[in-house]
Amino acid sequence: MPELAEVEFYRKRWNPGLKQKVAAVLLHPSASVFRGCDVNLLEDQLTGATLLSSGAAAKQMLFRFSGDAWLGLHLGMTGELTVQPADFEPRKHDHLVLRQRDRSLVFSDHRMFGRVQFSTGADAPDWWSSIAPAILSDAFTLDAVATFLHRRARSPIKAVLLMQERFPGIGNWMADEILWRAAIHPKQPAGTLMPAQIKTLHKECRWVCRQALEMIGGESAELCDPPKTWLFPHRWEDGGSCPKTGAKLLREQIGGRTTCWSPARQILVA
DNA sequence: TCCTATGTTGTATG
DNA sequence: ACATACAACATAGG
Repeated sequence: MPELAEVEFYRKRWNPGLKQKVAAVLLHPSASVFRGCDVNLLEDQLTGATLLSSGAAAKQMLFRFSGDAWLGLHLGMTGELTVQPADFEPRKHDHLVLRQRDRSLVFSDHRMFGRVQFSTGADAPDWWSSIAPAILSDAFTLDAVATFLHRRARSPIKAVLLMQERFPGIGNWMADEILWRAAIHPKQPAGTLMPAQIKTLHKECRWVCRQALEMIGGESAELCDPPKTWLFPHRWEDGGSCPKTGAKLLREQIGGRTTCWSPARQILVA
């Protein structure tokens, strides 16, 4: 599930554990979410450490602990974070549990495309610092987008929007939502977009990110879905209709992912 | 049985 | 070296 705003939502879920000490660490050491991670070091360093702060960028989360310890989490396709009672017993898919006095902070992922990273040091790890500037930051300029589309000229625009190196946090549903709002066909080669279309695309990237973060990454305790006026709730319905035109939506694999678009407003330009 | 799934990455090919 | 396409990863559910 998790794209930009959902990642922010799950990050905040662990907020009740801020400023609290980790009494014990429970984990499934051979689970593939720990690939490339030193689980012994993680266990040693986090036991007795205090959760100080957290952040989200793109689809990554970073949790900072006392003792210069950094825990990175990626939710993959099916990951989630929850807060459970202090005596919670981890089940099959609860791969990492940070047990505190009054609660357990739990990372679960049944499909295990997610990932746990751990490191120590005075500064945040390199993989975190090198995440592309957020779409809602000033560094996400029209120029940067135009240059990127030019370099990926022959790829369908849908595939380009999924590239985290320029569109951090955008995933399959957000990409479709952005293209639908911008009235651009997902198969349109990135290099064939007119300057006015690139400008619209840039604008809709920011609009969808801002709205999604307000709606989903906000203060609500529940993960809520975008409203019926968005493409989102219609994209998986069989025989679903475009909320702007009423025309039947189409679905097809584009850029390796199932893509939904409204043929009445997203026209492929030759 | 076969297909799907809101993600990333390694590898092959051009 | 760079851009592009796609299988692979692991699991559950329809």
